Amino acid sequence: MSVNLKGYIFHIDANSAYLSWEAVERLKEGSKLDLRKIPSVVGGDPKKRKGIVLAKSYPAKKYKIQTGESLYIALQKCPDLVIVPPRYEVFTKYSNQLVYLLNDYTNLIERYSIDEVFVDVTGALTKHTDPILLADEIRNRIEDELGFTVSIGVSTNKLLAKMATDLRKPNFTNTLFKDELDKMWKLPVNKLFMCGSRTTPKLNKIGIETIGDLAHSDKSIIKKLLKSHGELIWNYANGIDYSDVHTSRPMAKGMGNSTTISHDVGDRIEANMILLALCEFVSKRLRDSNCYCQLVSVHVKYNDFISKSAQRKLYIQTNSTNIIYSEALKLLDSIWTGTPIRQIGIRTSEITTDSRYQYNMFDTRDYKKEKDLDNAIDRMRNKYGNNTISRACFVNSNYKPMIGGVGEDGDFMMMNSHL
DNA sequence: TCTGGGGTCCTAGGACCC
DNA sequence: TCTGGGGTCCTAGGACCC
Repeated sequence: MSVNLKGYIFHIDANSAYLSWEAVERLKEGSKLDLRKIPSVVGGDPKKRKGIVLAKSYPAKKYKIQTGESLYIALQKCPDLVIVPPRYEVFTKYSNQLVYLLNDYTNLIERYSIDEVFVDVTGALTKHTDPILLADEIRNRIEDELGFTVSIGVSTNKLLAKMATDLRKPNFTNTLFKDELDKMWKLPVNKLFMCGSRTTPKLNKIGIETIGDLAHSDKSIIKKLLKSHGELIWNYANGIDYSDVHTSRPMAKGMGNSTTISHDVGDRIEANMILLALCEFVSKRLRDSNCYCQLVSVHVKYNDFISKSAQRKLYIQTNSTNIIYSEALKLLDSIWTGTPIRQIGIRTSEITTDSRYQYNMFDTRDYKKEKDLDNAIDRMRNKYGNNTISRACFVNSNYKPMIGGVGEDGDFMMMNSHL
C-alpha cells in the first residue's frame, strides 16, 4: 500500500478476554489445564445471586452458552461446564500488558474498555507498510509475548474498525473499508454497534432486517422513529463516524456503586445499612480523586425486577459520606413501597474538582467537622484496609462497612457506550 | 440457585420565568 | 379567570455499551 492521506484506525479486542486471561494466568501458576480448550466460563457466585456468565470459552460457545445468562441456564446447556470466579486484578494486569506492548508502535491509544482499545496507527505506518501486515505483526506479538489472542479490525474510522473486528473471531485481522461496506451490510441489523434489543424490533417492524436495509433506508423516517439515536445508527450503518481516538480519559461524569443483595431485603434498618456501606464506598472514591458531586441518586430493583430511582440536586458540592448518606436516605424513603429489595445502588454526578460551599442559612451542618472526620477515616483505611474501621451499626452485622466495586478493591477500569 | 455492575447519553414532562 | 410561547432547570426513566 502506498502513502496514504487518510488515517488508519485499529480496533483491538482480546478474544474471550476474562476467560483467556484467567486461562493464561492458571497456566503460569502451574496448572496443566487450559480453560480455553474445554467448555468453561468465568462467572459470579450464584449463592450471592451474582451467578451470570461473564465470559465463555469457544468450546462453551458450541453449547450456545451466552454472555450474561445465568449459570443455572448455562449448566443446563452443558452439565460438565467448568466455572471459575473472576479475578479482576488479573484482568487489569493483562489489559495493561496489552497497552504496554502497543506503546512500541504509538501512544495514540484509547482504552475503550478493559479488553478493547482503539489505536490510531497512521503515524506508525512508514510509507511502505501495509496496515494489514502491521496488524498481523501486532497480533502475533501479543500471542507470542503475552499468551493470548486478539482480533484486529482495520479501517479509517473507529466505527468501521470496531465493526470489522467482529467479522471473524478469534485471532484474525479483518478490514472494513468504505468500499467494503457490503461485508457488514449482509449482517442482521442487531449486529450494528448501538442497535440493541429495544431498537432492533422497532426497525424489524418497518421491514429493516439487515444493516444494509438500514443503510439504504430513508434517513428522515429513521430519525422520526428513533430521534437522535436513529440518526446515529443510520450514520453508522453507512460507515459514517467522525469521532477521534481519545488518548486521555475525560474526567468522570459520575461515580456510582450498587449491589445485588444475597437475599431480598424488606427491613428498613438493613436497607439503610447497605445504603450507608455503598455511600462510604462512593464518597471515598470521590475523595480519592479530589472530586465533589452535586447530584445524588438512589436506585432500587425490587424482587419482581421493577426498578425505581430518585435523585436530588444539592445546594452544595460535597464528597462527605455523611452528607451523601443523609440525602440518599431521604431518596430511598421516597421510592420504597415496601416491596422487598433485590438491588440497591447509589450514584453521584455533576462532578467537579473544587467545591464551592454555598451555605444555606437553614443548614446548620458543620462542614469542617465532616471533612475532618472523613479525612481521619480515609487515612486509617488507606493504611490498614477498608474494613479495619467501621461504623458501630456494622459491628455485629453480616455486612462489610464498605460495599461496591467489582474487584476486591473496586479499582477497576470501566468503559463507555459511545465512540 | 434465572436475570451483575459500572458507565454515558437522551427524552419527556412539569415547574417556573419572562 | 378562556389560556400564547420560548427558554431553562429539574426529575424519572430508558437505551446502549462491555
